[in-house]
Amino acid sequence: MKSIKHRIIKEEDTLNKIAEFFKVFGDRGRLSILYSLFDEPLCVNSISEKTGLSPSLVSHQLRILRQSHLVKYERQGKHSIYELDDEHVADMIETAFGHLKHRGEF
Amino acid sequence: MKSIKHRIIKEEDTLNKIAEFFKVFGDRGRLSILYSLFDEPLCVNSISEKTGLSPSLVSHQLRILRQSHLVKYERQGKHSIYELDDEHVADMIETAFGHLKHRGEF
DNA sequence: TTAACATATGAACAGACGTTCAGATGTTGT
DNA sequence: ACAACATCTGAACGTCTGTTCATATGTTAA
Repeated sequence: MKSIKHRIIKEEDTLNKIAEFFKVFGDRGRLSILYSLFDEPLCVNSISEKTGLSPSLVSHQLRILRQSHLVKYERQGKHSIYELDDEHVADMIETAFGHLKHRGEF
Repeated sequence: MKSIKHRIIKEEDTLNKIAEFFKVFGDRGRLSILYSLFDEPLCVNSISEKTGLSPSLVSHQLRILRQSHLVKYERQGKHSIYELDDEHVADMIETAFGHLKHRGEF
């Protein structure tokens, strides 16, 4: 904790980067897209059906998630197969969920 | 992980609550206010000086942080002394920092 | 090549959000 | 009571952001 704080102070814009990181998770649509990828990679249409979001919107948000390194994808014929970039993504969501649950939010 | 997903699905608006939770952290100003409280409780003016944000803005953001149960406060004379609500708050920020650091962001 | 499907992209709009300003409320000391 | 300080609040403004629509790009099959 103390060491982390030290490093945060070092970089001028570290807080900015952390805030940007949180911001990506701070949208219901993006969060449900990430959540839809928890147990299996999916194409854009499948994500759209699973989340109820329009294909266009899903594509837009996936671009943001890509640029934030939260998802990665692979072209397979007509489809783009997306999956969570690494285990940290689910970690973040589970951590937040754990804290909300711990405070009796659910 | 699987059990958590199960519980998320149970509540219709669970993803909304998690998104709202993330959203609060997703602002540079609020994040620096929280960060300023990492090692000691502070009054509004001290937070303002430490973060470089105007007292008015600090007060506005503190209200949001209060409503999100991220900070608690206590009146002491003319001053309102704020502190982090519990250790989960620092946990969240440190978790995010750890993930960004792990991916070589800093 | 075409047609049909899947995905991506840009423009445009509406609503949300951060910030500032002015003023209100609360507290202490005189 | 008053003045001075600390904090809070509401309105107003500009900017950012999520969403939709139309269209473009890419891929497969005929």
